[in-house]
Order: sequence, then structure tokens, then C-alpha cells
Amino acid sequence: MTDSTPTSADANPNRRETAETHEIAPSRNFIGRQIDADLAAGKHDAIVTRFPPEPNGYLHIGHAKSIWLNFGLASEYGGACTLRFDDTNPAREDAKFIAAIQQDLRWLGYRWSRLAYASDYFAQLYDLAVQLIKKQRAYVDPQSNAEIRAQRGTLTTLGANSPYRDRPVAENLALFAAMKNGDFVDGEMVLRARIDMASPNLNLRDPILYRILHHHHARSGDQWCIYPLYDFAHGQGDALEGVTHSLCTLEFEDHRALYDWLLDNLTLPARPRQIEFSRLNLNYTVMSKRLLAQLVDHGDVDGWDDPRMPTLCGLRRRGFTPDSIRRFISLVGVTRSHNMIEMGALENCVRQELEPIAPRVMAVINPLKLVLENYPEGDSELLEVPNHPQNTNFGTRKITLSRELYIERDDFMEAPPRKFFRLAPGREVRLRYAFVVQCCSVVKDAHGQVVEVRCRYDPATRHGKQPQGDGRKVKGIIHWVNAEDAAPAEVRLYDRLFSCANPLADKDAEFRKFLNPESLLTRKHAMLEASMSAADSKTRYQFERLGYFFMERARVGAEPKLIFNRIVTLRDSWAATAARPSRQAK
RNA sequence: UGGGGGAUCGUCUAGCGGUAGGACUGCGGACUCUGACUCCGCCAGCGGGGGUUCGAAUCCCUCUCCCCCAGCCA
Repeated sequence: MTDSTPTSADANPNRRETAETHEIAPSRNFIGRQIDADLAAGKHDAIVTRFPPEPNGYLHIGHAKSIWLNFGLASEYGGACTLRFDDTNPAREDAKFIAAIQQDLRWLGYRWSRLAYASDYFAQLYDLAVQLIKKQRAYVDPQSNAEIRAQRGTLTTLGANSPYRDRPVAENLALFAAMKNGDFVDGEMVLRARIDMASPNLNLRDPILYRILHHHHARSGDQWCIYPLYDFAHGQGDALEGVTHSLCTLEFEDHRALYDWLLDNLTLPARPRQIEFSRLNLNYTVMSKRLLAQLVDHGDVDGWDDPRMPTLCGLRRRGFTPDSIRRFISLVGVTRSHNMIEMGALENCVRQELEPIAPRVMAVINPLKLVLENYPEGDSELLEVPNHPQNTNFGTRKITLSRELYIERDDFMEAPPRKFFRLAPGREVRLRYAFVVQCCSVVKDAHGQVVEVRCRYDPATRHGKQPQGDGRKVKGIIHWVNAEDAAPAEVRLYDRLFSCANPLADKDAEFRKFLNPESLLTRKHAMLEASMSAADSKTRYQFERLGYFFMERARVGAEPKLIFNRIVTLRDSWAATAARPSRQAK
């Protein structure tokens, strides 16, 4: 094994290792390298980051990337991370999201060093605006929205100066005070930065800093009727909090010039630095609040926490674990390149985490009755079975076997294709943890549908023993539950929300038409092994051969009922084989 | 067309003038009382063209493609 020379990043004493060894450290990317360089240059004693959600919706897995980065970096370097609600627009924000966002953050396992709100700084922001006016770097403009827009120019044509651009300082001061005092109606005046109407960067063409909005604010009440815009609130909030590294997504790249301009022209206690990275995109879903809201509004999903949604509350209800999400984020990495991550990668993360920790049980989702013809009626026996195949610490439990059982409908075929080694007429299969059975006949209903399979079992094949004598081997193993004491349950089979990888690829098409009609299949007549009548709502179970399942929150007002959500299927190489057109078949 | 960004296996991602590596997927195989897990193996990439250099994914020039920006949203 070669001795690896520590990189400058590894050598940084400020960095602490993250507790989870399976997680790639948040500093292992270009942002971490930048922080290392800043620290090495003595720019900061410690780093401060912030996670700045707008309280206007629920957090989704895309936010998890920012959360993981900001909180992870802070903890790794022994710094601090603030949770700051960006509540500068009372017209579209709602206090109910504040609690929900905090809950999601806690669930993901993060604790903020400080809780702040952009609205905490409204007074200071006002003073900073006055400072700008006094330096002749800002002015009050009474023009209409349309006039200002027309003067802004376009991508290829220059903007024109506002006729009010050179208004005297004293006038600006008086007007701005009047704005604050409520002397004007919404939209009558704005405060603009005085930068450069000919800038190729549209954000520098005298951007609006303050607008008039007579709207009750969840925190400041009716104290203010003017509210700062993102560009004026965000960077200044960062500086006021001593943020050293202000991480945001790529679409704010063009705003960095304005971010820096404001820092240059204002007297502030710190000099934060904005660094952009690319958003997380996942295929087979959409990741924008606006689009997700449409799904909720149209009733395509059950709500923001529908288990098919990529929201953190949806993933939580589905049964995903915080660890699996953090690990996933760490795996996809942080860069500036546009990306589209495969949903399979996320699914794989949760499988990997659940495999060693999920207790196994047997459950039949789509039951087909199986009768053991040579098993005495009224008899039964108890089989002791392991709760985890690799880990004996999980212990064992006892399950009942008797003459009538249920097996999975998919595990029986009248006319099996090649390589199908489950049950079929005349064929043998093992009932997991029990005996080898042979199908001797089937019972059909009036429609020709098989409603019962009749089998004979071989008592000598207990404990995994292969049939004696003739050397025949039984490869197929199927799960089953005992009919008499099985626990009826409803099982919800979740699949990908969309049936195409990128529902937004065709800009002219309505993305909702790509919704996967089978993203939720409800199976109301599933049968679980008897032990599951005492199932734990915190435990993720593996239903053997089917996947990982998590208990749905109890139904209100109805009789108690077991409901399970499928988190993810097990990998299924048979599905690939079965789907493949047989080369042999003619 | 102005400005700002981005192009490395199918998908993510390392690389920072010196053997293009990892993860996921896929495909084979071994093992198996889960067609799971685990293990082994394989396939697969530097957007194109020039140049500098003993040597280029990396430096220079050029072309192409993709994304973002014209909210009193964030």
C-alpha cells in the first residue's frame, strides 16, 4: 500500500472528520478547497455559513444538498451555521412553513448555531439604504413598473437612465422616509441603486432595492410597508451575521457583481464571499416548488408529503432515512456542472442502508391461496425463523404453518417462461423456511382465473434439505403466510412519479402528461405474517423478496388498520431477465 | 446578437503538465433457504480542430453544443 501524500486539504487542522465514515466529507470539493485557501491566507479565524430558505414552501431533496453543504462544512471546520429565513416578501410567505422547515432540518439531523430572519435586520437594512442615498449611490424612482422595465433595455440593447437618477440627496432622503412612513401606495415608488444602466449585466442596471408593500408581515407585523428585495437583504444579512462563505446555486452567479458592489459601497462588519454550485436534479421527478405545487393543486398527489414527492416530508413518510439522504448527497458531489442524477442512485442508497438494519418478515401483497393436500386438516406447526439472514443478533421468531397458506400471485404461472423457477403445474418450489412443495392441480373460477393452487409437501425437506434420493434440486424459493392467522393489511406500492426520465425535456409539452399512472398501486388485501399485527411504526421492515416497507401513519376516524408504504423494491434481476425478449423463443 | 457559466464512461465524479481513477448502472460468473445481500470479472469516457511541449483532460487559439440573466420573486 502506497503512502499517500496528504493534500493541502487533508492537512488542514481546522477540518474535523465527519462522524459517518461512509459519508464523503462536505469539504471534498472545490468549495472546501476555497475555504482551505481562505483559512490558509488568514482571512478568517473560523468559518460561518448559513442556510437561507424562503418560508414559502416545503423543502425538497434539492435543498438537502445546500443543507448538507452549509451545515456539514460548518461542523467539519468547527464553525457555525445559521438558519436564516429569508422572509422579505410577506405577500408570498407564510409562517406555517417556518415550523415545517425546522422540522425537516432536525429530521435530517442538523442543528443550527443560530436562528435568524431577514426581517430581524429590517431596521439596519433601512439605515444601510439611507447610507447609500447619502453617498449618491441610490435614488427614489416614482416611475411605473412598465416604465422602469422599458428603460432597462434588453440582453442586447443598453438601458436608459431614469429621469430621476440625479435627484438631490435631500429629496431622496425625504422621499425614502415618506415611503417608509406609508405616504404612498404599493408600487408608487421604489428605491434603486445608482450603478450603470449600460452594464452588460442586467443586475447592475440600477436594480431595485426596496419596494412598497402594504402587507402584514408574519414577524414584523405592520411595522413596515417597505420591504427590501433579495439582492439588498441577502448579502447584507450575510455581512451582519459574519458569514464568511455564502453558498448558493448557479442562477445567482450574475448577482454576485451586485452582491459585491453593495459590500463595497456600504459600511459593514464583515466581508462575506458568494460561491455558487450547481443544483441537484433527479430524473423521473421535478424539483421546483412551482411545479410541485401544481401537482398538489391538481390532486395528482396526496399533498406535499405524498410519498411520491421529492420533498423531505414526502421522503420521510415514504420511509427514507436521513442517513440515506445525506449519504446520497455526499455521493453525487458538489460541482459547477449541470447534472441529472439517476433516481436509481437514490434508491440504491436507501437499499444499502436498510439491508443490514431491516428485520425480515414475510408478507404476501397479492394473495393466492395454496392448499397442502397431504397436510392434515386442523394441524399446524411452529417454525423458528431468523429475523435477519446475516446477523444473528436480530434473533428469531416463530411462524405458523398449516394446511392453508397464501403465496404471491406472481410466484405462480400456469405457463411459465424459460428460466422461471417458481411454482407452476407439476413443478416444485420451496416455501421459505419450510418445505418443498409440488403443485398437483389448480382451481379456477368461472372466468378461468386461478383462485387456488393445490400442492403436496415433502416432509423430509425441512430446514433447507433438498429432496432425497433422485438428486433433483429445487432452486426456487417463495415466501408465504399462514392463512388462518395472517394479518390483513393495505400495502401501497410506490414507484417513480413520472414515466419518463425528464418530464421537462419537451418545453412545449405539459409536464403533467408524463405522470406515471402506476406511481401508486394500492393493494388493499395484502396478508402479513401474524407477528406484524404488532408491527412497530418506527421500524423499516424488509418484506422478504419484495422490498423495504414502512408503516403509514395511523388513519384518523377509521377502524385500526395496518397500512404499509413501500420505500423501495429489492433489486430484481429476474425482472430484467423476464422483460428481455428471449433470443431462443421463436 | 450582450453578459455570466458549463462540457471527462449510460449517470455522477476524481484529475490541477507525467500510466484517465472511483461510485452507480449495465453485462457475465461464484455463493445463497430472499432471482436479495456478498464476492469476482467485464464493457464503457477526456465535445471538435489546431498549436505549445520530450509529454496535454490539464496550458494557448479556435469552433461547436448546453445552461442562466431583460420580476417592484428568491
